[in-house]
Amino acid sequence: MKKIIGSRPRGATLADVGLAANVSPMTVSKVLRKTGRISEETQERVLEAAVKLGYVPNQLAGSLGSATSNIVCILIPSASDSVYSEILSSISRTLRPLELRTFVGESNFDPEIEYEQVRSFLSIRPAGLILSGGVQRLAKTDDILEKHGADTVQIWDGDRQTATANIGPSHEMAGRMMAEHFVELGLKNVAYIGSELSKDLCAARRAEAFEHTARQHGLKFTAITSESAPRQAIGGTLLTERMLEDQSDIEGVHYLNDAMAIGGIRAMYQRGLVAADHMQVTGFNGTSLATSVRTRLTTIDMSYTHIGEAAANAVISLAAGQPVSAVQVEDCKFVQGNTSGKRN
Amino acid sequence: MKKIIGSRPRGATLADVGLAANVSPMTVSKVLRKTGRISEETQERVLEAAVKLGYVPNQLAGSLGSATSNIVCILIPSASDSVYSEILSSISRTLRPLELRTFVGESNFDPEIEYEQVRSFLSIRPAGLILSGGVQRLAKTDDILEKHGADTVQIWDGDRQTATANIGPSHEMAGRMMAEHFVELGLKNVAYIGSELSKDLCAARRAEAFEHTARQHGLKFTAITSESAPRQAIGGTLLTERMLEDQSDIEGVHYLNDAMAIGGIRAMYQRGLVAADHMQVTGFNGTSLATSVRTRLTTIDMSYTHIGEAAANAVISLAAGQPVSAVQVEDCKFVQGNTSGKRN
DNA sequence: CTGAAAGCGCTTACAG
DNA sequence: CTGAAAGCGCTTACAG
Repeated sequence: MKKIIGSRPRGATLADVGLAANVSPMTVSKVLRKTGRISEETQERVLEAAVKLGYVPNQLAGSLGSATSNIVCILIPSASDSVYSEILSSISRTLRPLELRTFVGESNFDPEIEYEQVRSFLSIRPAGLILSGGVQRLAKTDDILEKHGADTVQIWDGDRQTATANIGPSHEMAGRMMAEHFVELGLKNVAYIGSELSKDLCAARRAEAFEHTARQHGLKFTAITSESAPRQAIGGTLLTERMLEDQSDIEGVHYLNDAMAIGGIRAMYQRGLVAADHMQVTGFNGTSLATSVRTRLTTIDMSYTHIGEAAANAVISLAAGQPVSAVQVEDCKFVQGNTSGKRN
Repeated sequence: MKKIIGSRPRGATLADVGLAANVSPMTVSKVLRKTGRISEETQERVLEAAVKLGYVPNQLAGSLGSATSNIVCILIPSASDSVYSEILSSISRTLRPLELRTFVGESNFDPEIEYEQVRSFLSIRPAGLILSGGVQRLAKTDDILEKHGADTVQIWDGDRQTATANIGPSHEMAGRMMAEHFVELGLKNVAYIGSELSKDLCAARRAEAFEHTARQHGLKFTAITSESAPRQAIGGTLLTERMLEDQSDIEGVHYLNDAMAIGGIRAMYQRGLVAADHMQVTGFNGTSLATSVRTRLTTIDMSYTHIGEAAANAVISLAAGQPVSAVQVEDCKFVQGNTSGKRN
């Protein structure tokens, strides 16, 4: 039924443009999509009318009619985490020239929100779906994905295959690298500090590999973790203070991420410079270079741009029905800073 | 025409669920949307069938049919800038309980990309539209917005009315505050360092107000700006090095943002500690607390959460046809750190 | 309490 | 080179 109240201007339709250009809607459609042969003269008339009316095709109708869409949906755990926002930017940049748009959602590491977001995504029948790995996934999420025959690309977790294509670093290797670094420095007593490991499976895997490797080499290991401390500098400060109170002989600490490491170093300085100067500190993410004054954190870095491009390309391949490799492991780069190794 | 090739499972439709539950599609629609009276018994049967088939309503069709959508589109200049990603998170959080989803785009401060993104947004006939202020807007962008009768909410620029509702801090006041801070400290010779001011009108307005106020009080003023230096720490380092080479008697520098200020301080330390200890440094954004070790930047902070909530609420009001205030100026908070004021 | 009809604005597959 | 017909999967507004 027609709605009678013309409350707000609703945007011109194909029919409106056709009327203005004195052709059928079908012809307008063809001109605008550059399909079929239409005379120069008609084309000009149509284009002119479209511009004059500010015509913007209704993609809701377009996608429904053609059963295809140009939207790629992306779900990340946290929009305020620079890791994900950099990957995101890279994905959008790669997709833009192909006229593919991105639709971004945030799960806050909550499996129930992830499920709702996935439903939301499926409800607009997207051209592609990118999720983040290393989070708890509900069975009903997998179920609904399968029933819709949706191929998914997963970023961040390069250790497991949990989607059609997985792209990310090996977190196991990252954790191992940091433990080996401490071993090489001759440390005997090390700690790991992190938060919300039960939600972030990738971070948990790094922590495990770090612990495992450290113990394997006979080092003493302590974990100071919390399920509620913020994964920002302030959380690192709090947990480090707790550690410094309880343990006096720890020589090196590996943190969940760079922000927490910076916060940890701050706590060490506040308890007398001795702590920070004698303690070996490492982070993860490689964002530290951009943020501190005299501290250059020893950390692990990788190319977020590259991860984003790989994810975008996987989506494009899948949409074209081409095969993709199941797991693409991204390189991790060890970055030697001035917070470790200068031990004397 | 029906497409014959059943290439991939396409997701169940209302009709499929109706078939499985032995009712008409219409009845399924009513049960799922909880409208109209349907017997308990029928409801159960329908719900069961919907779950079994993994039914997810096709919103493309739904929105087309009802001429309403539950998507709010948001355009920000940069996804990797924490200011915008924090506002974004806050908007999503406020909208989620109302079943409104967010669709995010990035313009990179490019007016042409802004135009394309706005077109993209309009093509899905969103329930609301949030843009960012303080960027150059093309006439055709305003034109198309008007022709679609789209009300827009604008974040970040609290000095101008350029949309139905504007929400943000007064950048003019922020710039003035920082100049007054230097005046109170008794400085005679100050500088401003920033980048890409021609694209970022809000930053330009802060710079202008800073310069104007400084000169008004008889201070000597120098601007060291670039249109290409990154707005990150590295850019601050580069421009500060340039300044230190050319000018030897500058006593205080106000930076475009905190990241550049941190980078600037790094440059000062590298040229001999003298510079950093004797130089007054201020930033803008209030993100510094989270990122540095011993440096607590003097800066200006505000509640990004609050800006996000206000923007979300404005969208909700507009969608409900309720009036909104044209300009909502957000409070700026002066944060005294240890990079200024300890002058001796 | 339930459903058949008409329409949303496009597209696909034809016909002229 | 141009267009009339049928359909995409929903919803609105009625009728029973």
